[in-house]
Amino acid sequence: MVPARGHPDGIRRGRPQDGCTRRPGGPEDQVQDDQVRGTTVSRDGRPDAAGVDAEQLWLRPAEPRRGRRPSFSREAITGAAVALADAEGLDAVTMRRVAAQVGAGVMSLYSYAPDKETLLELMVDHVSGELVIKEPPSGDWRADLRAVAHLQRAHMLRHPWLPAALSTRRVPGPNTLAFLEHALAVLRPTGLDGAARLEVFAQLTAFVAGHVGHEIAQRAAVRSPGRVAAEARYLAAVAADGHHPELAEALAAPGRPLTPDATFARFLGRLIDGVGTD
Amino acid sequence: MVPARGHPDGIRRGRPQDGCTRRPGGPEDQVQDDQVRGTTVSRDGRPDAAGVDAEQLWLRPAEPRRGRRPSFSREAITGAAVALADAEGLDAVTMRRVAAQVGAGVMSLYSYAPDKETLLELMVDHVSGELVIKEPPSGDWRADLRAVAHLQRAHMLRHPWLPAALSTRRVPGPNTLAFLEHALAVLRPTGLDGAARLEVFAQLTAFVAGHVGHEIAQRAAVRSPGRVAAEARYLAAVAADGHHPELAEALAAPGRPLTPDATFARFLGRLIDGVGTD
DNA sequence: CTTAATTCCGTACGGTGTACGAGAATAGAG
DNA sequence: CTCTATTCTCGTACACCGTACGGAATTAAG
Repeated sequence: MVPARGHPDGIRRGRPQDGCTRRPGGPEDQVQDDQVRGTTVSRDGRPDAAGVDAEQLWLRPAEPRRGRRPSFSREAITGAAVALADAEGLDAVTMRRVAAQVGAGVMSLYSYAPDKETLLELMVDHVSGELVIKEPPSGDWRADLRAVAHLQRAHMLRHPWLPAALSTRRVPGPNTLAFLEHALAVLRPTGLDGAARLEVFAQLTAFVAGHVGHEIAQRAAVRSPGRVAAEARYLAAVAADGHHPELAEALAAPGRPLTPDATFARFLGRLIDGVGTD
Repeated sequence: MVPARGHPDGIRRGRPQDGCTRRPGGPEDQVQDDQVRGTTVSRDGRPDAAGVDAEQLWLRPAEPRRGRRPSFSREAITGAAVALADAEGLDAVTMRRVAAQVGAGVMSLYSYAPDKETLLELMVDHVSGELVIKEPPSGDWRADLRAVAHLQRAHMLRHPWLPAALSTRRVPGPNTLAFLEHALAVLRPTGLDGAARLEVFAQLTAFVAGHVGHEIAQRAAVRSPGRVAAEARYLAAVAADGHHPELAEALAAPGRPLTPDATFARFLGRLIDGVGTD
């Protein structure tokens, strides 16, 4: 498995001495202290360091068989958070509301996830469990890859908060890894090596997330017709000022509908065609 | 120009009756009341309505020649916000910190932008002024488009908060529109119609933003070697469990460096190749 | 002058994530 | 059994957020 020295867990075990017994001056007090709070790269680019410790998150041992028995579970908490996000958006996922949903005190959540960032990570992998693969790759990797992308798109449309949640770096959980495994297998016939296949999958996921994110924003915008009309009037005014001939022409186009599905398929096709030409 | 009835401005003109003189029952009291606060689609997908009124934001008249003379300016405030974001990330851009930077009271900012969302919009267009175009499109649209994308990438690397700020729907300001104008001109030789060219540009921008976002996260992660090592150990453990042969192979790859520049160029090439094959 | 418009901004409110630490529950050691 | 170590539970508190409110200052128009 993995080394797993001491109690690898970022949660909150014990109180007086936190977790692994260590005294100031003992051996192995090296640079990799790791006790420093990892300042998360919340969503902007600047603050250094990465968000979540993968080992301590996903390779959590089930050993601790002493002390009070847990009243809740990661599963329940994560599920409640996902339900909230599905129903009211990512902003509705606050520690207080999640706690209320599961009937816990707010601070009890911190026994199951060290911070909200981690809870988001858990949510992402939780819903990734829905990405079930029915059958192994056929030989037609283009068709298979298209299917993978469409599966991802449907998944993200079902959980509209996913694109935003994926926009920060995430460490793949077990469900995500299972899907990744399938995608890598799909890409095998391309002849690309492993690293390149990983790259392609990451790029494809980013592409789908970006596309669906815009798709959702567009869909949401339609529901406030006033703003849309104002934007249209603004763009029309700009196009009429004489300094933006290209925009004017683009806006004056005949106006075929440009359905989201067709647009997605078109750009997906472009990307996949590009993968072939290496 | 544009109709511009009354005082189209979302800021905070006047106090007793807010802005445009209107009585309850006068003519044109239709559905487009627009007085409803447009619930913003902050960054998750669910809450309806769109964020900012384009007309009231960018077509602002400079008319109001009564009342106290402004002590600050949109330009100064936006510039301070950009400086903060460049130096400390998007999270550092709080109304309080921006106000302190320009030497204003916090609430004074709301005379220049109706809310923080709008300030972000202003920031995005502000930095887009750096996207200067040196020369008109050559005839080689592929090379020109590649240049556009590389310009955007450099721009986003210079302002690492841009990908995150662009992840929500934005309405293009004057600087953004100037750059868009160039991009549309570049795409003219493709033979695509105006709407399709718009589509291609939007997709290209989304692609670059997504790529640079990951690039920045990666770069930031390197600065906390402990987490990176933990993630590597985690992935190695998963690869060793026997259930992820594809991942195992990908991780065992010879390990050419995969520099960000090369990866970007490679995927950009794929996307552009795809544009040609319509 | 008065009056209306506009900016400036201190105060306050409801919200956030989470540090702290007291108390309750459980398991093993004596 | 008691004692102690460990773990979970969660009320309280704090710093910070965006921004509504409304009074005071400033300026122009009538």
